Amino acid sequence: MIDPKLLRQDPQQVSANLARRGFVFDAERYRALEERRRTLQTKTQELQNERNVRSKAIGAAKRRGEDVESLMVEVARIGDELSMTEEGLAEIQTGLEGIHFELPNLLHPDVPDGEGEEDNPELRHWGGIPTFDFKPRDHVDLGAQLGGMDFEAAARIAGSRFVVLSGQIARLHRALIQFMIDIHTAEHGYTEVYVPYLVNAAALTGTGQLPKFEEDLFKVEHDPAFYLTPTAEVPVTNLVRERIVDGAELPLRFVCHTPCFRSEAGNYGKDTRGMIRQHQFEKVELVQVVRPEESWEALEGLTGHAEVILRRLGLPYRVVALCAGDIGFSSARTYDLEVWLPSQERYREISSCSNFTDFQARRMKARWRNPETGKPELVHTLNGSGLAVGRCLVAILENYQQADGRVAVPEALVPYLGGQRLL
RNA sequence: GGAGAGGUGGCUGAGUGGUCGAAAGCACCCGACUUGAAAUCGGGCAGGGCGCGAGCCCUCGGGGGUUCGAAUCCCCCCCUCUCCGCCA
Repeated sequence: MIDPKLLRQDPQQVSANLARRGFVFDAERYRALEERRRTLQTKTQELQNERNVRSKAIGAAKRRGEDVESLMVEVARIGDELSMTEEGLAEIQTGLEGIHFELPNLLHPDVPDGEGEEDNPELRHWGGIPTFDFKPRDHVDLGAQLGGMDFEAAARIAGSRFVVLSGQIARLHRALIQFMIDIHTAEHGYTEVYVPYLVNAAALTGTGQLPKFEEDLFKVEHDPAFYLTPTAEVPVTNLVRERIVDGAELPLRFVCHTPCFRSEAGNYGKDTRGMIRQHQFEKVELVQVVRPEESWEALEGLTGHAEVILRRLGLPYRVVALCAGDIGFSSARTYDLEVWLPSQERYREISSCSNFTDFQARRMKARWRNPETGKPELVHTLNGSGLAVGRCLVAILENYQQADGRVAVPEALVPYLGGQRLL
């Protein structure tokens, strides 16, 4: 949520910033609504004050044993008028609230212009693109030859966009999770957390998936509604929801492995082959809760933490800055890590690292007590994949494949596979 | 699933129709005492909105209702805890 104060004071500035995303915010209409709210609120508060003062007078008069009949009639009249203005005020406030929850975050000035993925500038890259003296296969073919990657079985059990892994592929998949968590806890100062995979609407509203993006989620039949978590960002970031964190506790750093569930509505026909885009996938997520003045530095740090995984695995990747038209709803600035996939001869997203500034914190009422002011102030939240496990598995299979279709195990993972060096 | 108890400020916890946005304690901040600290004493200290300000309004899990007036009474919902049943 954008600071309502800023929206009131300078809706034009907000409008100009959001326009870079291609988002249309009608500042004039907002100003008019806000004006009406202010009038109604002032009127309502005057009446409330009137009622409160007179009701107190009734209490006082009663204690003195005086007759209060005429006083009570008068206050009753105020009550009628009050309920009318209160109704009008509630209506307009609901309207304003709806607008507030559907406005995306303000962009950091350094976010590059652009409309889509193709406009994201590369910031840096690492690792040499592998060359093969044979035609590299994609992970589906490699999986089929090695055994242990069965899309047909998954389709029978669930449907399309699922996979069944078994044997050494399943073990490699699990090893990746352990490996990532171990590095982030031992070397990067993250605390491992285990969280619910079903989350409520309030949590999703806090991080920004609701109310606008319900169609991307799987909703479970339950009252009140549960949703399958689309990313650990939701349960983990909401750890600070409606809390006032002691300043000494910051920064908070959490690493969390969860399955993620996405409906992929609107992505029919996109990445239909293989494990790239699934309804269910595993991810190791990094979440940070920091003091506001530290969040930009934290974004660089967090991105670096995710990069370490790719480097240790020897996977070539690049870092791009998401442009204004491609950046997510809640984010002020995002770096994507893209790993090289030989079969596609291009880089594919494997991690997305964002600073949400106070946008999620305001929605969640997540605050910290600033010792300098003694007051609760909004924290800043960040997250990034560290990494998407399924896509990481794909990248390893494809980048480490040999002419005979077997796959070498990245050195860093050998201990996690009981010393095995070749799949 | 059944029965019961409870949700109040950063925390613990009192408050059961009217000077209660709320006792007390803890935590925290300021000051005094002290070489320094601890202890002790004095003072401050919920969140949000509006206003230049004095100040006003809202909020005691959420929503509705009764009333001139609700933390307090009534209804619905959510959550937590205890016991029983069932169960990974």
